[in-house]
Amino acid sequence: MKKLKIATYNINGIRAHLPNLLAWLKRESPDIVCLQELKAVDSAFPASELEAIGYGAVWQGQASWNGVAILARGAQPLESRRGLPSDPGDKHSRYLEAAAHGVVVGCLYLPNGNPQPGPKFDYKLAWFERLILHAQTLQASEHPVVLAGDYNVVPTDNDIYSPRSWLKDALLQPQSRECFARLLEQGWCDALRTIYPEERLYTFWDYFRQHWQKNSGLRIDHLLLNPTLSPYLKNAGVDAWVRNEPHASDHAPTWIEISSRKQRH
DNA sequence: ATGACTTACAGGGTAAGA
Repeated sequence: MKKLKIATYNINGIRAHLPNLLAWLKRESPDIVCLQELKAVDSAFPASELEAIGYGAVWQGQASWNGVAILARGAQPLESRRGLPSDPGDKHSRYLEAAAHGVVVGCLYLPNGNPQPGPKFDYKLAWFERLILHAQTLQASEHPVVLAGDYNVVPTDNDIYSPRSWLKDALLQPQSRECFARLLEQGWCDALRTIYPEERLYTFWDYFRQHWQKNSGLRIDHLLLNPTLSPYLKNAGVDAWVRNEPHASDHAPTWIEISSRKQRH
């Protein structure tokens, strides 16, 4: 295995937050990046700006909403899948898969699902089922696989500043949590919780009510590692400084560090 | 609290996010 920093970042509009993205890439130099919520059509993707600072990219855009991309430092990701299997009628740009630096990377933007109950929540759960189905194949792969993105699930009450005001939210529903738990039960390693079993770690702070200033956050961006990759997990974290920058996305980049040698956990 | 704050699209006000 090669030493790598792999990150996921919900950019909340890649054109609106391109300066934030470029500043973060220059400072932290992640080797692989999964982006969500591009909110841009394919032709508006800033491929040349990213190439100028050394990043190759594959992307799946969409007008106004959704949109995912995979970046690789000093390399061109080799796309292996666009969209999840088993629903060709789904037009949302929420899943992209590519190989880069010897790792298979699944980049996902799981539906938010609010308001619930309702059709949007039904869509969330249906999408989750398709993900679980596809993830089974990836989990069993002999290749190293990371499944990274905005899962729009707060896995436990230890992943939020206070569950009380979010009890009716789709991100905390038992059905959403049960899907995430079933995914983990396939044998995936939740990288941040493996490195930090108890600590409060957040990856999202909404724009309302001064939640960033009060550190009222949620952990909803996750990196799951298959058994081929997980022994090499060395470190993980959240680049929270990015959330503090002027005109920031409401998410912060969340990352793992892969070692060249197996680690003890 | 059918809220607050921010984005895209458009060129104002709505839909969507989480």
